[in-house]
Amino acid sequence: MTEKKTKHHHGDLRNALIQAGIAILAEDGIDKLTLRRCAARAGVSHAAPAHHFKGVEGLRGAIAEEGFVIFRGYMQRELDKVGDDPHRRLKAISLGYLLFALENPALFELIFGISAMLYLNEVQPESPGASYDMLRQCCAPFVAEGAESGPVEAQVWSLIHGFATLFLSEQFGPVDRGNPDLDAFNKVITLLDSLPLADRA
Amino acid sequence: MTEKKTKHHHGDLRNALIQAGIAILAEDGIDKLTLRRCAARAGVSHAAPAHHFKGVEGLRGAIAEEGFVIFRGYMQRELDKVGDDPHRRLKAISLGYLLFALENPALFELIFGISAMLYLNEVQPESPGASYDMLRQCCAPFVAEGAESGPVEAQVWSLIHGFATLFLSEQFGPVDRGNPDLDAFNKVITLLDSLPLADRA
DNA sequence: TGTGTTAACTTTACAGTGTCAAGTTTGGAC
DNA sequence: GTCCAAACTTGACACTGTAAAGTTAACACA
Repeated sequence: MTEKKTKHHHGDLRNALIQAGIAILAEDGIDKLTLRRCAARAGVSHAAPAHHFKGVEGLRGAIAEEGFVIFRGYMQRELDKVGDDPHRRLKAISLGYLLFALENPALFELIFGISAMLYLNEVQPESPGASYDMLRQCCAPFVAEGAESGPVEAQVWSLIHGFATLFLSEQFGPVDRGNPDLDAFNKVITLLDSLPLADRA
Repeated sequence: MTEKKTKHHHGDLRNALIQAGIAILAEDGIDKLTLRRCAARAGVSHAAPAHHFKGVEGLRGAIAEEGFVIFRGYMQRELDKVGDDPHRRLKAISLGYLLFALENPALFELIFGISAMLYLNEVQPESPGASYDMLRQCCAPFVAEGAESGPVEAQVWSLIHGFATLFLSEQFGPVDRGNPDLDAFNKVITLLDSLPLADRA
């Protein structure tokens, strides 16, 4: 308790609301994420969040920003397990991407929901950039000197994002999110084996 | 007006509500799709839809069902433009997939929203199956005799679904949905060129 | 130490949402 | 012609976001 910021009233309400939101997402799902519930969980009145976020979109944006940090953690953890082989790194970051989606489905939906990009672009061009940079680095070995990197990145991102989305929504069959069968993932990801390494000077 | 089904009161309220919902999606976006707005647009009281759909999820499911019909139309239209070459057919169905997303973004989001699969599975195991069958047929030439078809289908579907989702949410840059630049699509889809044709008996 | 100022927060209020429980109307079977 | 059940309306309630007005408390300044 000594670490209490002893700010004006609450201390650190903005962060408390974000953490409340993340907990609500994990426990109750995305459509239970409301301003009033976050406020109640943080122990303040229902109108308090308005002083820290611009409406409910602002709150969602702030939660998404925090979500990207967690997201990057998943990818980094898998990257740390493998060496320098470019194809293995590609698979590792993809696995991290998938595991994040499986273990944080509501947060994944919040972050990558189609309408989500509206507030993301406004609120924070920072964090998604950092996530994208991780992907970019993993794709770099497959981009020829002087060539544009966009197509390879789009191929890799499309494949893993599409698979994660469809797998999570059980389009490929029932999923035990606690102990997922990664057989389908391993087979799909072989498509990236056909990506040729660029010979670099 | 003579074609009025002269059912009990309204005539064909269920269908009118679905059409109202599709119009609202196109005009106002997905978060304006509410029971009360659909009811108002169809000219009935706010509680009337309850007699045709099980809550708002039921309405969304019914609209999704209709959306899949439109979706299949887009894919079929592109397939009709090409011949028998398997790789070209794969690109054609993918283009139809993308064009549907671009021209019906809210409907696409409704259909493929991550939480969407809940009511889809309950309400109608029919239409999505029909859509999936189209994909399956396009993938068949790449599946060896006796081999399982799942992996190839998952690769193709993941790639195009991921690309459509990310492209639509402008992750690859600004998009003019009326006149989209399909350059990125054409480059990403080349990844499918590496799919080997199965030599069939 | 006392006094303002202002940001943080609360209270109150209102429109919109889904959903339930009653009513009312009407098409059609008998 | 009567009656019934389905279709639809009306009214109510809890919940949502948001705005306006009121209250509290931290801090600067005298």
